[in-house]
Amino acid sequence: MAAPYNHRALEEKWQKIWDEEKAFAATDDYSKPKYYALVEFPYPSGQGLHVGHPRPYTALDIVARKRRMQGYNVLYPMGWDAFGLPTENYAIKNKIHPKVVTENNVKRFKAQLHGLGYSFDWDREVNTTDPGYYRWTQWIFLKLFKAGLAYKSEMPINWCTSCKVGLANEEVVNGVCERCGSPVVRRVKSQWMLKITDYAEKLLDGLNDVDYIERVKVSQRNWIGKSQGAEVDFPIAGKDEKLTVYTTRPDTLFGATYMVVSPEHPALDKYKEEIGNWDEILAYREQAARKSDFERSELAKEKTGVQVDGLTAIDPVNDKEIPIWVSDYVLMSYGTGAIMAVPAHDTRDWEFAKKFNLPIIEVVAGGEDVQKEAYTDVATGKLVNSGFLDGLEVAEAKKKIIGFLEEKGIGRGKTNFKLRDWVFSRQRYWGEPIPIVHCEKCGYVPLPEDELPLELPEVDSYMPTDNGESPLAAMEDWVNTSCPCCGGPAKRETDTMPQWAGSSWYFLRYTDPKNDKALASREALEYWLPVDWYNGGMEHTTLHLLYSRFWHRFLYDQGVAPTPEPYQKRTSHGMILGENGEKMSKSRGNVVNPDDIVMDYGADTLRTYEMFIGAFDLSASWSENGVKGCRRFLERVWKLQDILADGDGYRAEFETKMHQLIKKVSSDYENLKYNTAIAAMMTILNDFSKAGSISRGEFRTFLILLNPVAPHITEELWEICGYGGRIYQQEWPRHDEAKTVENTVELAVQINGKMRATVKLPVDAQKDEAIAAGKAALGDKLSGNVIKEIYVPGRIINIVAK
RNA sequence: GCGGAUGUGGCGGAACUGGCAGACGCGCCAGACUUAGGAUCUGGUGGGAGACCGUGCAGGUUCGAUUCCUGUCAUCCGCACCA
Repeated sequence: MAAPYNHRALEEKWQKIWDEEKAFAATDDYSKPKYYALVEFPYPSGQGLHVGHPRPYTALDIVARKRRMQGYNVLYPMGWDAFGLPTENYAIKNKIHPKVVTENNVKRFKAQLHGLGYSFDWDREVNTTDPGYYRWTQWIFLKLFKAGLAYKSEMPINWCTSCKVGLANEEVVNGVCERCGSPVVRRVKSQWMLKITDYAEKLLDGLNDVDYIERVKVSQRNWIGKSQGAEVDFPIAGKDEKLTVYTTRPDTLFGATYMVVSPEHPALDKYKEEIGNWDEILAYREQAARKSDFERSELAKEKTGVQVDGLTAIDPVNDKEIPIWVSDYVLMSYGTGAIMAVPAHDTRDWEFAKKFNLPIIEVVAGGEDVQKEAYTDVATGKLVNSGFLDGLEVAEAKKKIIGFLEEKGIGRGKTNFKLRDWVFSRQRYWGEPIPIVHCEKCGYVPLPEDELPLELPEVDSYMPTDNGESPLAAMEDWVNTSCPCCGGPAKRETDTMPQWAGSSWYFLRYTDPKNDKALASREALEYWLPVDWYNGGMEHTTLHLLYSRFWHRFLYDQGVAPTPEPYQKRTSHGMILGENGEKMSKSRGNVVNPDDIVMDYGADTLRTYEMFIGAFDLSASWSENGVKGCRRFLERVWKLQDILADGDGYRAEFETKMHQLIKKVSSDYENLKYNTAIAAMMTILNDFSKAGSISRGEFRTFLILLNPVAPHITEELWEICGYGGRIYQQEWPRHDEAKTVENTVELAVQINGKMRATVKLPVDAQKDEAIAAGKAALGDKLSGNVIKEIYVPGRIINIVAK
């Protein structure tokens, strides 16, 4: 009888051995085929590991382990995305240096991850807060600056009232701070910005060449938000000035019955002397500015606006004079901040026109009464009331009108993007210092590269200030410096970089993490890039994933990165919810601590359970009973050693099943179908139990297949059974396709599509034989005239009778 | 509103290019072994007494539909006045 399955002793034992043997180190042997598997490195929070973390880590650990056994040189690294607000806030509250807080948290995270038996190459661990690391983050920033892609701009930013920090658009969710949930207001501040908009087209096109799950691509495309249309110049009546609008429907130009400019539009200020109701407009502008973006869209149902007295515009295609309105449904930040309103064919314009009683003129026929509803379909409909466009389809009309506008010089085809530039400044201490010096004479001057890293100074207080300055601003010794350009007095930039900086290139550093001459050697980058498989959360689709693609593409253009795209394949995992189906949170009291599971059931059980819990890409509810079920499975695997039979091969009755199993498990591991792979192993385990024995050859294969999911127990059983060497060094089993099919199959026999009997037949049975056998099996269940006989070999026999 | 996804037993979930719906696990029921079992093992388990009925709902295509098509409802997740 086997000794009891003592998961604690055994898991500790193997983790130690793997460490000593450096079992999972990626080698620098560039002649071998490589495989780069990547999971998002965690933010080492004070809470420690969450049961959500192991899901993606285990999934790619399975892939990494399998690939190693298939002969690949595998890079599966881990590190720490350790700059960030929670650490800084904790440091402030507890008066501990954020560096110390980070060290402690990293220590804890690492111990927890280690205890789960992941095959990370710990020699390549990176930490974004390490000066040896952020030196290169700063270096990339300087490259961006020199390429004109980093600039400082006075602009309204999203200001979190609680964190006292500027946020990127992506970090504002429903008008509140993504992190702390406090209201976000607009504040004008001078900010470092990155010109991600210059890369909009490239980031969009690049999606065509990568293997990302569809919803990630769709989200990125929507976020980039490319639209094609035209700019049209509307002269202001009696002035030598034009209002330029952007429209995706230049074909409806004849239907414009008024114009709308956003409240902040500069033309208003320019002509304020002539605007009869300037006071009213000013009041409206103030009211709009007070509203947060959130309120603005919340109140979207009810349109508001003010007509501009004393200014009108001329529709350039028909010389009609139309009124100009101000409304906050037109945004200064998109297009030109002014639109032509075609209420007949745009829902928002229609609502506005109805409210303020403005005329609605149909120019595309095909819908219902445009007085009752806007007709916005672009696929069907012919132009009417539109002069030379009459009778054309929408698509043709667009082409023709753009040609006309360009010919007359009153408009032009134009592409727009929703994507905004990236607000790159944070008024915080715990981030990478921006390596720029401001000199009265020379302006913003980059630090020379050989002065990097520009290290964070020791400060007494990390408290943010109410005036919006970083805590670094109070460090006079540090702030006051000399200009690298003219040598005169200058001041350092005191804002730091956002957390997204360090994570925008970390996958490059893993390839050569100790290099102090470059962010990584050219050889290492060329060998390892692109990342073959990157898994991470959906929540990072428009943040980290887009930002890192941008940096990578930029580095590619600079000749630093070897490939235009960083990640060949991107998948996303679903969330792990609490037992009650709600998101795990302290306040809901449904948090499960992975340490407890590892302690009580073992790392292998936790790994198996998280993979078995359900479809990888969907969210799943935790179930303690499910955990027990997986533990029971491993217990039964453990007991197989008691019924081990001689024989290095597969016995006749198991031969087909073994080949099917190898095939299924191998492909399921590649296709995110871990749950069915485990189910298949459970099934064959039941078969072995029932048979009362398992041959040494069968067990050998079974253990290797299970190893990526449950590495400790399989390694132990491998040793107990004396197969020799370590299981992690074995070659991945191969299946023989010919042996995956039985030579006889049980076929369902149907009458009129309904299952009535089954029959055993050779797989290659001919139709006559099959039909005859099927009829025999049906016996007297078959009555009436047979109209049709269907036989799909290996699948079904169907007799159609009346 | 736009975009994406998901609806299958008591529960989590399977089902290849249309071919025996409910694999596997949980739970439950019965039995065995036990002083005992919340341990382990064995058997059963969609509904219905039955012919039959069953994959959100209503149609359609097909010899045959969880799978394809049309419409519709519900839930979840993004984005949200982007002209």
